[in-house]
Parts: sequence; structure tokens; C-alpha cells
Amino acid sequence: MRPTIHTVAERAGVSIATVSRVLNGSRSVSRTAVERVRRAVGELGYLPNASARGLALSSTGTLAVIFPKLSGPFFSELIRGAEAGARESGYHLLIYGASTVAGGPQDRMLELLATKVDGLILASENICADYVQGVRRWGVPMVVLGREPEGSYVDSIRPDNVSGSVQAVTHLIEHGYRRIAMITGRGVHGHAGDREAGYRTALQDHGLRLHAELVTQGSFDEASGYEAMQRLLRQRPAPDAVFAANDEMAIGAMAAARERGVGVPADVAIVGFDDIEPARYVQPPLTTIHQDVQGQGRIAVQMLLARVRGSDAVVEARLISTTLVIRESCGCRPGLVHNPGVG
Amino acid sequence: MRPTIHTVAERAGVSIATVSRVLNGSRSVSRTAVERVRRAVGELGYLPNASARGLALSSTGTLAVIFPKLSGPFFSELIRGAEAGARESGYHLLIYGASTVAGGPQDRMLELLATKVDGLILASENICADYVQGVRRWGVPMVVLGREPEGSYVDSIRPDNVSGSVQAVTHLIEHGYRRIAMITGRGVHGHAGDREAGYRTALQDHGLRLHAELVTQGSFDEASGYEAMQRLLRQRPAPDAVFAANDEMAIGAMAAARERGVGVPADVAIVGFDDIEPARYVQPPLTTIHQDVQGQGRIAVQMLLARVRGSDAVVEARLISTTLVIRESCGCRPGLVHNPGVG
DNA sequence: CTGAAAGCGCTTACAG
DNA sequence: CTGAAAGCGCTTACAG
Repeated sequence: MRPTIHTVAERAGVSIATVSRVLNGSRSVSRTAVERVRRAVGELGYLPNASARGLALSSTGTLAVIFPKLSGPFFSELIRGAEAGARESGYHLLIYGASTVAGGPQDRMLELLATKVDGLILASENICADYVQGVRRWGVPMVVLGREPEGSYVDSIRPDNVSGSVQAVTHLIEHGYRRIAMITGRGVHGHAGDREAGYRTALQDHGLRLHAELVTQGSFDEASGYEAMQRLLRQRPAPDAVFAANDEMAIGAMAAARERGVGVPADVAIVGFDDIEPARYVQPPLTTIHQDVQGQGRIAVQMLLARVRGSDAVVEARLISTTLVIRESCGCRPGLVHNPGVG
Repeated sequence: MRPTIHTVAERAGVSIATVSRVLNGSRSVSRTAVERVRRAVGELGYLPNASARGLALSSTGTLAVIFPKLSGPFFSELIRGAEAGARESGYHLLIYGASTVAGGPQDRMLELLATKVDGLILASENICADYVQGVRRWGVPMVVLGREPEGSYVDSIRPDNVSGSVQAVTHLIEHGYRRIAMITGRGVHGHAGDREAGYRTALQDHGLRLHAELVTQGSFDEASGYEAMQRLLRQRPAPDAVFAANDEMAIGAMAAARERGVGVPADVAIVGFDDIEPARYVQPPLTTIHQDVQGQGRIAVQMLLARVRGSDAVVEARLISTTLVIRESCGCRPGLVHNPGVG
């Protein structure tokens, strides 16, 4: 049997109250008591039971992040950042991959999740508003990550999609491109609208007219970028540059160009968004907008912990600034700019 | 205040014992009691307190996976597989990124982790034997993933590194290459030795002599593969093919070749191991050995749950078979083989 | 089928 | 500084 606080107390010759006090660093304990308890703990290899502790304190010491079940490297980074942030603050982290399907036993586990944590990070888009309401009613603090929350009653954090897109498109404009196309994402994502808005803003700011036929929709995956690019390449005159709402689509677009014998960036420049890992491996390396995903995970944890600790500050929608990572797909020459690759 | 089992009992007009019974699906409850409790639960939005439940049942309903803090896509996949596996079995999953540094408050959290879970998946190499011993003493079942466990007293799972390497090198041999070099990994990894063994075996099986000067060591990262390739390209006669112990090093090797104007696969073929995401994006796409990482995560969970449920079967070291993914860096022509890319 | 009661292992006023 | 005791919210023999 595992030792309990009683085992320790007995061995140390004190009461369980005293054991609890030295374990929790209460000030008022005699030196000798501390010493004897410490020794007993060491000898027994005692570890306090987390459930009992949680019950007594009504706090679990753990947070959770809910992310989309089928999700790429983005969420891995996010989870990693959240994990690091949680641990630095002495919290454990539970993860939950939410499937798109509503109903069924999986939802039951999601509900139970709320019971096992002190706070929740919601990074999944396919979570229904009902669940969010439920969590709120249950009194578990939460922060929404990566999308705009429905109401304005919950903290959130996401990249500054608008200004990131402005950076991307402005860079293309400064290269001298004038027929700049965009492969947009689908609306659900939350990011989609803002990235398109940034594209429009940048064009407008430079007095460029928007060619409606050069704006085509994808769905944030590689295949849709490939197809979108096929459509764009059929336009006459063809675009001289393409801004894709994310890297997956940009990479798909590059494949379509290659297949048609259209040179990148010689015939058409391409810029993406997100700076996923493959971006630096494709040929030519992809110029894109970097967002600090791990950082967002960490910050989300901090925002969440503030609420867990009782903060009643006004609801915050934090925007994380992005940076332009210049590689070669935009037409910049290799070696002239920083390329975080090998060598 | 959150409703408790008492709130529900009162509202339903029954005792808490009855509430507990209907919630846990005990057979012997009257229809009317079930009905009234269900209604009360629904109206109150009652959720059972996980800590109290854990305390009463002495089981937490959660597992944990411990992975290296600074780790790439491999562990993301692993975590994802484990998460899916855990959830399918009704368990929650805690994650913990273990830093290399021993000692300090972080270790304290690792210890406490054992107290919050019913079982542990150890996927980190930088966990000291002491910790493993401690977990065992504490009575928490565990399975080690990706490396050979120290003793033979704990279940483990990893890819079949030997036969995977044999597949890789055999493919090169069948291409007609005869001076096949290898970039090995560093021993710590556990995989390193077996992958080199597979290389030797394949050569030997085909009556090829091993050229000691063609075996050079890297450290499983891109930069070391780059440097190793520089060394190999200085050999005379130069190797006509290179087997790298993982994809990162293979990609580094490709960069080194490109920089020297050495064509891949025209002048030297390259094959990697792992099939990480960038493998299909590099130019030429990398031929490599695929291992089902998510699958390993799932299986690890299953093995673990068997122990959690009390299995005392003999300790198992499971080997997961690998598959050769033919792309272009080996010299196979594009389009002739399946390339899981776009289009 | 149902309830009163003990017990799971902690924390923390409350007295001393 | 210290201990006896109540309480956290469940589960489950034990009687009925």
C-alpha cells in the first residue's frame, strides 16, 4: 500500500495536521517537527494524494487545452507552448482533441473535463456555443485561442491577421508586382476574413485596384491551394504574385505552378502565412508571415491563470504581432536575407 | 455554488446513494428513481466532482505521457496518437515535457504527476533511472516508448529499426549503388545502434563489403547531417548513395550536396528514416522509412491500460513494423511511384 | 430496491 | 507550535 499522511505522521511521531503543515510550508512549525516529518517523508517515499488534495482545496492544479482532433503542426506548437507555460507556473496540462462530430460519448468526456481542471484553453473551432456556455455556467475560467469568440465575455488571443497580411502584400507591392492575387480561406476559420481584409487594405493603401477575378477561395489545405492556383493561372493577364491565406495553400499553389511550368518566383511570386515547418524546405523556400505559436500558448496560459487566481479585470482580446520572414518565393535573392535553415 | 450529489439527491427526493447508483449505471434501481435523478441532474447541470470520485475509487481516469521538452514533429504525432487512444478508452491524457536538467522544482512536478494518473507513458530519453524506479515503487504502471528500457521489467514499444534500415539500404542496393555510406546517430537515442546494425546487415546480405570510411556519425539533427555529408563528399572515391539514420540528417545532407553542386540523386542518392513531414517537401522529395507514430501512441495506451486493469502478463517489448516510402531522392523517377503529395 | 453510515486522504479553522 | 475534529464530495458494503 502507498503511504498516506497517516503513515508519515505515525512515523514522525506527530499529528497529520503537523505533517500537512510542514508539507505546505506553513510558517508555524517547530524545527524538530519539520525535521522529523522530512525524514519520514523521505524514508517512506511519500507523495500526497492528488485527489484528496484536490477535494480538500477544491482546486485541481491542472489546466486543459482543447484542440481540433485532426490538426497540423500549428496545434502541436500551441500545445507545447501551453505545456511549458503551465509547468512554469506549477500547473499540469491536460489535452483534449475534439472531434467535429457533436453528440455521443465523446461529448461526455468533454463535459467531465471541466471537472478535472481549474481552467480551459479553447483552441478548437468545432466546439459548439452550448459547450462554452456550459463551461461558463460551471464556473471554469477559459480563454479562446485563434478565433474571435462569439460574445465579448471571454478572454481571447490570436495573431494580428490583418496587419500580418498587410505586411505580406506590402512586401509584394514593394517588389513591383501589380497584379497580386489572393487565395483566401474559408470563413469558419475566423482568420480568413481578417487576412483578406489585410490584403484589401494593403492594395488600397498603395493605390492599387482590386481585381475581383484574382481573389479565389480555398479551404486552408494544400489541395485547395493547388486547385485555386490552377484557376488563377488561367486568368489573362495572369497574376504576377499570389498571397495565400496560409502556408499549406501556398505550398499547394507552388506545386500547381511547377506542374504547369510556371516559374516561382520568376513568373509568379508566392507568399504564405503562418510559417509552418515545411515552409523553409519547399523549393524555392517560402516567404511567409511568422506568428509565434508557442508564445501564444504560453500567453494563453498566463491569461487563464490570472482568471483562475480570481482576476476580474475587463475581458481582453489580445492580438499577437506577426513578422515577415523573407525567403525566396517572393523574388528576394537567396543569401541576401536571413534564412533560418542549415549552414 | 456548483451542485453536488446532495443537491441532486434533495431535488430528486432520494438519497445520495441512489443518485450515485443511477449515475454509475448500477442495475438495481427503480425506473422512477432513475427518472427523477436524471431529471434533477439535467435541471441542475450536475457534473460529479472528479477529485471526490478519484479519492473514493482510488483511480484518476487519466494517463500521462512524458516527452522530451525540445522535440520535433515526432512527439507531436505521438502525443496525438496517445490522446486519441486514451479518449477512445474513456481516459484523459496529461502531458509533460521533461527538460534535460535533473534536479530542481521541475522534478517535483514530475513526481507529483505520478499521483495524478493511473498510468504513465515514458517517451523521453532524459529521464533518469531513479525516476523510473520511483514510479515502479509507487505502483504506477508504465510503458516506455521509443527506446530500449534499462531492465526487462517494463513494457516497451518502438519501431523495428533493424528491419527498417535493412529495407532502406536494400532499396539502394537494388538501385545498383555499391558505395553506400551511412550517417549514423548518436548512441543515446537507442535507435542509433539498431539502425546501423540494419545497414551492416543489408550490405552483408548482399555480399557487399563495408567501407569503414563511409560510416560517419551525426547527432540526429539537420546541422550534423550537413556536416557529415561534407565529410563524405570529400572521400575518394565518393559514395554513390547515403543512408541517414533519420530524415533531419538526410535533409541536412541534401543541403550540403546542393551547396557543392552535387546532384541528388544523379550524383548521390539519399535515403532517410522516419518520414517526417518535410520529407515530401524537400527537393527532390526524400525516400525514407515510414513508421506509424500515431499508431505507436495508440498501442502504447492500450498496453498501458491492460496493466492498469491489472494484467500480469509477461513483460512485452513490442516492435512496430516500418514501410519503405519511395519518392525521388533514391533515384526512382517521379510519377512512377506513389507520392502522397498534392494533386 | 433503498438509505444511513463509514471511509477514501487531504486541509484548516478551532482550541489549547 | 500542535492536535482533535470537521469537512471536501464521492462510493459502497451493510442492513433492511
